[in-house]
Amino acid sequence: MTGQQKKGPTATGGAVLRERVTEAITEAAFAELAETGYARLSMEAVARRAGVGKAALYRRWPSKPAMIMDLVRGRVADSLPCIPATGDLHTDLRALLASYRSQLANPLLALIGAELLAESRRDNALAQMLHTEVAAPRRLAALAILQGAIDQGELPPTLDVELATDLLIAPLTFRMVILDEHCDDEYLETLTSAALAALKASVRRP
Amino acid sequence: MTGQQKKGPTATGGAVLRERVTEAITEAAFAELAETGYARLSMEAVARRAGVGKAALYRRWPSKPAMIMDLVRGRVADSLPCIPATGDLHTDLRALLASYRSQLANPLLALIGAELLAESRRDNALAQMLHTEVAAPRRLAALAILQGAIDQGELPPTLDVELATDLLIAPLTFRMVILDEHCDDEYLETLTSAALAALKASVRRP
Amino acid sequence: MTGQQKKGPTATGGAVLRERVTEAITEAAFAELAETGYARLSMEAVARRAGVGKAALYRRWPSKPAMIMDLVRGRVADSLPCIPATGDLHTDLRALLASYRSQLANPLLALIGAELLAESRRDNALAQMLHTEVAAPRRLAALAILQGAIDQGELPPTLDVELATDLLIAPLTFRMVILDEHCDDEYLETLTSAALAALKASVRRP
Amino acid sequence: MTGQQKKGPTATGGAVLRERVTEAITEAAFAELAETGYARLSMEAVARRAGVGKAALYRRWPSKPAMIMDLVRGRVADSLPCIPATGDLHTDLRALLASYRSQLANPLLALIGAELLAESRRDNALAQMLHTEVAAPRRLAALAILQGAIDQGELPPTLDVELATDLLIAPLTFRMVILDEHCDDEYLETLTSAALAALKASVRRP
DNA sequence: TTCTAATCGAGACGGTACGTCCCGTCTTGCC
DNA sequence: GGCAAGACGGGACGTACCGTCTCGATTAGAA
Repeated sequence: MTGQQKKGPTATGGAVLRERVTEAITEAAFAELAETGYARLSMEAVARRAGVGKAALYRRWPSKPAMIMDLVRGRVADSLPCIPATGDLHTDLRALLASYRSQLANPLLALIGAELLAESRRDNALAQMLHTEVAAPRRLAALAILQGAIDQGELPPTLDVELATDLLIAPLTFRMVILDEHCDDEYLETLTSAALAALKASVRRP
Repeated sequence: MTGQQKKGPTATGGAVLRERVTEAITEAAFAELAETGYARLSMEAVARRAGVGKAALYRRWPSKPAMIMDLVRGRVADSLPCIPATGDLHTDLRALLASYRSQLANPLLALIGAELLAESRRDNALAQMLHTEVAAPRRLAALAILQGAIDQGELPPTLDVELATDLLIAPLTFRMVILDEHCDDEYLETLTSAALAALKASVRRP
Repeated sequence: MTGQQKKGPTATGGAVLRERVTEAITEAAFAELAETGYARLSMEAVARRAGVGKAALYRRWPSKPAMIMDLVRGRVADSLPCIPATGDLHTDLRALLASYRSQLANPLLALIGAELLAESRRDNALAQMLHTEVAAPRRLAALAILQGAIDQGELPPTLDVELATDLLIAPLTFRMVILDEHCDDEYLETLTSAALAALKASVRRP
Repeated sequence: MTGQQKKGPTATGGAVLRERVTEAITEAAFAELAETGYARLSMEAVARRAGVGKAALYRRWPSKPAMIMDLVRGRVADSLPCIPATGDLHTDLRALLASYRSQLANPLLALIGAELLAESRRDNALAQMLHTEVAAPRRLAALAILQGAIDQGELPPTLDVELATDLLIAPLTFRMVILDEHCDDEYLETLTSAALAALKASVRRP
């Protein structure tokens, strides 16, 4: 919960958004998200499920998108960014891909993620949030590993790290998010090797 | 338009869905899709915009998903599958990626595509349609080129064509669909080279 | 059937409203009237029941009220006006009331009658029709008997025949139409006596 | 307003139907009744005219008949029952008839009344309501006067008060409701005299 | 402890859209 | 041309939620 709540004690008299209510709403909202999805989710249903008045929701967030955005931000922040570092490039990249896989395999987050992604094309605030809270930290992990390998001479300094990151991350993401198919360990192993071969053959900035 | 319309003359006189009305609805539906998106699209608004009664919509399709699915199927089928074949592997792959890029760059289809993709996780019929009508034919083009190269000895016969296809298509798709960023010609060129390097380094079936 | 049909053979080619169709519509319309009433009757349902296209109805009548009015006019005209004349005043009046009773006891006509009466307050054409086709001929029978009695000296020539007619007809009509109660023979007998007493006590024009 | 509203404060806070809204609906409903009649009245139009959501209507009444029934019941209950009692039989009966006349002369109630009467033949609940709320109280006034006259010896104890009531009320009602004609004071005076003559000539139970 | 003001549940409020039914008109192809 | 069939634009049905608002009742910090 990182949203816009007024929690601190106010000047006169006692009236603060109650923690228990916020928790009940959060739980109910994720349950509804899982069952009916973002597009069809109704504030009415969340309130009903939480045993709470609708006003309790609108007292905390100005709208449905704002609420969901805030809740998802909180939950995604929890899920680790995961930066392995054994020093061996192949091993580290494989571990990174495995970490991505485990996150993408969470059915609830995959479900909600796809809907938020679609929504983000019409909602710049949402797009911004998704970028800074979700995409950027994850991409950073890959960049860190690649940069480390360059520093140690394992990869050429002319490497286009952006494209290299795409080559690593994209096939896995594509397969799981767009094709909605599972990726087994062999796929991960082969993918790591292939990507590494491409990088070593030198993916250069033009 | 491939849906369930009863167009041909029936046995004993009778009535037939009128072409002009169907066209008006189609046009209005895409305009609404562009403006408000799939999730928020309302049948009422489509009918209003088309200058048509709601019943005219429900006479043609049983529901909103069915209508959109049918309309999108029709439009996507029009947009070419695009199979270049100069014989030169690098050139062909680049041309293929350029063709993909031009389709993904259509803002309306990108917009709708993302929403349909999200929706398809909760609607198997939609998922099936997207696979057979959209994904499969496009993937086929890539597979054809790769298989041709294998047959001519340019690529090893042990190549895992599925993974190879991912390596080719995924980075472009990932960048345009998920990151919503443009890919210039240089990106395409570098990507083609990198992917080709990876393939030649032999992506093998396990 | 006395309405506006074009029945006679027309000048060019053969196109005449077909008798069988008109009959089927008439039958279906009365069946619908009996089941659902005038207000809820739907042209669609009449056409369906008659096994006929809706256009066949609108080719014959311009609207639902016009159709029903025309059909009811035809049927009411059939039901006799009934003018008894034994010469004995008490007997004749009783017979007249019995005749009224039998008509009002027809459940279909009572049902439709009440609805048409209500409708007639908003539809002058209907009101006019009901007056000239239904009310006037029936009232005439009562007036004829009373006038005969005056001519023979049984009733004073100063009798207000309009009010006298009300005194006779109204209680029976009131009881059957408004209270929706049955009137047995004893009621009829007592009513005849009472009305006669009132008349003889001389109901005078002011 | 005697309907099913939940007005009193409920146990645990909550919401209550607001008086102002109910009033706006009532006013709009009678205006619509006057203009378009019961059969053609649409809930949508009432809501529109009242500046109110449709739900506000359905929150108060389950259906159109229930709403109209409730509103009419309320309004009719307001209109006085009117029991004159000077002690003089002729004067009292004339006053009673004048009171009836003034009520039947209300064009709105006459209009609605006819429609409800017609409808009541197909709706037992409505028929019951009309009987107990409208007919019975009015009939009671007449019965009271007649019984008083019997008790004081002005009318014979064998008088059939039911038939006697018909003789009094029916002609006036018949003329105003069925013939839709006005009754002037002279008609009332002559009617009172004639009915009284009939009663004194002794309308007996068989 | 008492005061007091914001939060609580509940749900009514004016709206919009749903998918269905019927209106009265129009269109098609057969007879 | 009449006919059966039924599509057409339109409008009302009764329901579900939207986001706002109005109630008493509850609750917890400040006095």
